[in-house]
Amino acid sequence: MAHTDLQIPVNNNFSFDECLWFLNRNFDDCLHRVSADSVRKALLIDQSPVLLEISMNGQNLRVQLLKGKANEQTKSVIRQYVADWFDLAADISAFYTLLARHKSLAYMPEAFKGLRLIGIPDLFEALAWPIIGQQINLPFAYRVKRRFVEKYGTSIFYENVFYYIFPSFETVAHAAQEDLHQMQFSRKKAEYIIGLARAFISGEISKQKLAGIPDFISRQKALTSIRGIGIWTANYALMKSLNERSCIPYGDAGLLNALMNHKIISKKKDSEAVNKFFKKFAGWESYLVFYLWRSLAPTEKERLMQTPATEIISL
DNA sequence: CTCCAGGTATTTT
DNA sequence: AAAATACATGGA
Repeated sequence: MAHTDLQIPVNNNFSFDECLWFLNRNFDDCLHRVSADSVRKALLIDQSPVLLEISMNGQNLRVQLLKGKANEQTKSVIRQYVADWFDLAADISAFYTLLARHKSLAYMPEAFKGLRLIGIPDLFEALAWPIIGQQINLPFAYRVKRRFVEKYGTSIFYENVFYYIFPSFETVAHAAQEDLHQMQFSRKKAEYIIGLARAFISGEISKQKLAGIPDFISRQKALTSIRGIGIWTANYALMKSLNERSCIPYGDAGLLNALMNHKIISKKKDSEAVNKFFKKFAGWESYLVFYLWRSLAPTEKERLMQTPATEIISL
């Protein structure tokens, strides 16, 4: 029997290759698997696991269901998921116009053309992941995340590979702080993650509830009232999970480095200059942050230089 | 050895 | 109100 096969149209300024490039960057992310022209991802739909393979088919995104069943409702959930993940609903042409006006960012519309803000539709993941990554370097953060996901997440086995799904808050709510600490979470982070999971259990927070709060400041406050979530994580989650447009993760180390690289600020503590800069991009702050993060990734040439010789030979 | 990583809560000035 | 500190670990 043939796989379920969905076609999803995309609008202007969408490049699947740029999105794939971002997903693949230089990190070992355990939650998707990128190949030359497609990405595979497992997710739960209504408690049942499915495995998607996404690729480009002419002008459409093509989504194949490699594993799992799809009725009409499942298909609609998958369409929504993919649209959220790749921010397909956005029209970013106005953002490109603003970039083009800026002396040191004018190269971006061409260099990163069609890159969309890659989301994290699961709100629990969008909050738990930045807690894991707080104040540690990213390669280490991804290692910790992998241990966490492999222990508490579910997986789909397909063609000899396990595809993992981020743990549910139901599972994490019952995790032991000591077990997380053994996985090299700090004791505080272990406590925050479990507390966060329990806040989801109790209904104190949910994606629907958060999305229903009418103003931005109140949404931020709803998040920062949870222990372990500061203004940085709140903005990160609103940007990545609710696809909000005006989120600035204040104090973000990578963001400040990117602003220094582009000579937009000359000292990291100059929050005045940071705010002034973002004012010119009102309504596009999230995209601007995302593109600045993108600018931090090593170029293709640098990546090759970093690749150990043995790996090149084995290719 | 020191400093800093896509920070936050807590304690101390 | 602002500044210092602990936290886990690893790479520069």
